[in-house]
Amino acid sequence: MSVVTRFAPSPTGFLHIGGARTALFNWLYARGRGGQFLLRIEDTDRERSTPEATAAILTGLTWLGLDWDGDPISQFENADRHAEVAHQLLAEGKAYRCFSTQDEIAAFREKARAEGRSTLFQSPWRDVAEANHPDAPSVVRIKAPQSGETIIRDQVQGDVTIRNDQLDDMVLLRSDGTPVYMLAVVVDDHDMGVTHVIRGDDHLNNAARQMMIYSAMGWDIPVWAHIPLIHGPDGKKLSKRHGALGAQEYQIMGYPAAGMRNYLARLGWSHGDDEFFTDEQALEWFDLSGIGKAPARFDTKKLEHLSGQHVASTDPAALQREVAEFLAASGKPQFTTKQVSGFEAALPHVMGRAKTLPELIEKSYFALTERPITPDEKSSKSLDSVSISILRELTPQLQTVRWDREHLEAALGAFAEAQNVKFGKLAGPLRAALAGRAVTPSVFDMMLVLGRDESLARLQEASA
RNA sequence: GGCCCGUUCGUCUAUCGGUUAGGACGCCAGGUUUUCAACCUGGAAAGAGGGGUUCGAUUCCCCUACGGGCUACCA
Repeated sequence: MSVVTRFAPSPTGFLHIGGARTALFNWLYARGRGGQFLLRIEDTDRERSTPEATAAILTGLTWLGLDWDGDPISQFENADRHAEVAHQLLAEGKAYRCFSTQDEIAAFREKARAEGRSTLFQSPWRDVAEANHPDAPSVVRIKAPQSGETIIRDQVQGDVTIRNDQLDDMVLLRSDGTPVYMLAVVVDDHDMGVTHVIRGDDHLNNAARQMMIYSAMGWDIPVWAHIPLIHGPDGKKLSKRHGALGAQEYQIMGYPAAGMRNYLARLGWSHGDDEFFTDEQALEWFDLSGIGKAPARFDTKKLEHLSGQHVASTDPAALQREVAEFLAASGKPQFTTKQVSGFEAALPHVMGRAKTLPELIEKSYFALTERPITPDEKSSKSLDSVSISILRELTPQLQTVRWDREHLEAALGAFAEAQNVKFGKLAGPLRAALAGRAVTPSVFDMMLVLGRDESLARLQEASA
């Protein structure tokens, strides 16, 4: 049996980090097994669903590299099919029309609570023959089993047993004939051929309710995997109004998608002691059995660490592309052709020392800027009159040095010795002259990337 | 209220009855160093509490506490 998973967000906002992880798990599971990963937009709530939100979710997934098969499916557009299923159940006597009003239901619950009984609504219409139906609006309810129990065989939570008397005759079709979410998911998942439902554990109890529909229709029940939600640093549930950021915002902060995938995968899932891994490894290793049962907290420090590891190990050409996307996403101007080649030359020397993309760019500044170099506040402090006179003395001596690392190191070392200072003393002014920044790669790397002419020109300018 | 789920260092986690409870991030100390980052060495740091079962429980069972979810003609 080929694996089919799906990610089914409701388009009421951006793709938040918890959703991104759910999508990632589904993607990893399907892709790692040569299966399909489908996308369904649960847009049946017409009030809250917006096309902007759908677009934001798609961009978020795209940034994360979570590609889906086929076109995204709109749940709303399947409403007729959902209703058709409800009517089939009605025709088969597995569902019934209920004419109870909202007021009657509320009264029932209130009374039940006062008497300490179960507040699950018991409709008086369950067994009333059609001939006795009034001419009034009705909902369609499923006939829930009244005894026995339902076992949710969950791959993450284990077997979860729910007594059937805890299940009520839930509504399938509203009085206006529109299907309810619980029906829609089941029908869609079935029609889409979904074999594995990997979703937040806020749906765990719902699985029992949904199983009523599966069995009433005689459909195969998918494999369940209810994963714990992500919590914020304070342990509270991560929600949109509680500091949850959208996937986009992590892109704008400059985390590489690979680092994000790595971190998110590791959050709540483990493969022994492996912390840093590639997509290939994740795809090979990911399994439902490695998912933990407790909610995890989001930890920016660890994300940063992993991000840095990926920046350091990503192929430079891919990093170039990612930086271009980062610039576009964060509304910054793209590199000029000249900057692209400067960046390319600088990349090997900076990718090992940056945790995020903006940091990578900042450290490449020396190769992105042009003369005249204007030192920033920090580096200008390295250019006092003493330093300037030293630079003035040094520059001519470099004219004749062979421009490779070995000779430059020797020359600068000798010069420092002659000046009776440590090389570290020299580095600050050199950095200021070459880059105009206090934080840069090694001065030798910069001189080599810049080349003799440019380097000397910058030194000359600074000492002028 | 009822039902369901969860609980190992600050954080993410390993452990699938017997371990000095391991790793990672972070933190602290030292080293290296040309700024930043990285790197090296060392360190502090955990089984929520209480009962069982067992020769032996972090691991299995029960209770309590705490956290979370569901209980809609929301999704």
